Amino acid sequence: MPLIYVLADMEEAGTKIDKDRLAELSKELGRELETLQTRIYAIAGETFNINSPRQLGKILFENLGLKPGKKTKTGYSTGMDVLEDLARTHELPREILNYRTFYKLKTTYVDALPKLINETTGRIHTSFNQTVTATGMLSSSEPNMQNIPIRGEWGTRIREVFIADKKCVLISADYSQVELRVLAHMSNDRGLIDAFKKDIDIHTRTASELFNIPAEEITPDMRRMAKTVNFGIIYGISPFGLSEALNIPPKEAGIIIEQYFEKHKGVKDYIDNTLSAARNNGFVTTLLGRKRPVPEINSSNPNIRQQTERMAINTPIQGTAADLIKIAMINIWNGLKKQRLKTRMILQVHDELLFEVPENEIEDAKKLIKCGMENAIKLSVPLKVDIGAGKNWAEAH
DNA sequence: CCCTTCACG
DNA sequence: ACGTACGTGAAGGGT
Repeated sequence: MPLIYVLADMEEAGTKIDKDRLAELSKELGRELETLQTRIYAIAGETFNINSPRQLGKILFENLGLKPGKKTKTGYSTGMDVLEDLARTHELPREILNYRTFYKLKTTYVDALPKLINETTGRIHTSFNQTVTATGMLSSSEPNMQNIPIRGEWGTRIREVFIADKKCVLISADYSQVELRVLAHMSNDRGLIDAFKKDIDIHTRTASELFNIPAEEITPDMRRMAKTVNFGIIYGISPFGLSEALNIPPKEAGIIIEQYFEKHKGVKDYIDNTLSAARNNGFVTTLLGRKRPVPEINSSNPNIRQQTERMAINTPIQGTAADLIKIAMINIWNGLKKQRLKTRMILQVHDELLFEVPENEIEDAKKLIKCGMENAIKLSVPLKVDIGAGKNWAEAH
């Protein structure tokens, strides 16, 4: 439980934010949304509540006669993957997706964050919750600082409003491929261990194995597919899940999975052993002994059973990565105290730590952080940390 | 208060 | 024949 002092300090420190810049972004998003709304009503031929999946479903599938891909319990699905498919045959779904992106950014982040600025400190103080998740990860609420946008132009623009205090910089340090490294260790898979020891690009290497061609000939698209496969392994892969993610037939996805396990017998054995242990014990454990009960592992309902099997495969990996960064946080927090540094840990985002660092401490802090993270636990493969500094969160990355 | 959707790792 | 990728939190709609 020594982590609790670290979390308390992080919450108390908070994060500085550029309120004026947020107000500008809000205006700009408001204008974008108005334009999109006008365009959407023109295409639809009528006005409606774009934020209502029900009303939108009526427009798309009844008025315009588009083919409903999937259904939900309550009606037509209008989720991202459905609209992405429809966008190939009609211009409305693309505009809806654009609208939703901007609406999300405006309401969930740009307009919500200023309301949570503490009047005394002028900063945002999230809550880090230690007793919420089933895997041992932290969660963050009011606001959730672990799902701040990062992708695309607007992700960058939003991260730029998280800034360092006067005479300080932000330092961001994140683990590279930590879950796959944990898998390499726990499965003792020769191929994975070899790749990480040699610091080879893991997705390119997987692509090379799956497509049976040299790494130099791997295209970005092949690498993207391999990356999806690697994530899939950690999630407890299934042909259906992979086929959905890659937009290919389940049969092909099944062949790819077989290919993977053919090249990674260690991973295959590890998964089999994890599942049989789960069936015998009724729980799974992380490397450090954290347990998660999986009472439904022997359920007679195949859906529930398979879902539990995916949990049982994922939890030891995700949970070990969570344990690992928690140890790093405690070590770094102790190190900062011992060295009498004013550097403050301010955020944890699962595999990333963010610090506010006085300019004269940058070199010392970098050394301490990188070292603390890379040596949190001794694994059979090295842990790798990427670290950067900047005046805002976007620059620090 | 549940459902759907979508932001992040 | 069925229906899923793992883990979170927040906003808005609709009952």
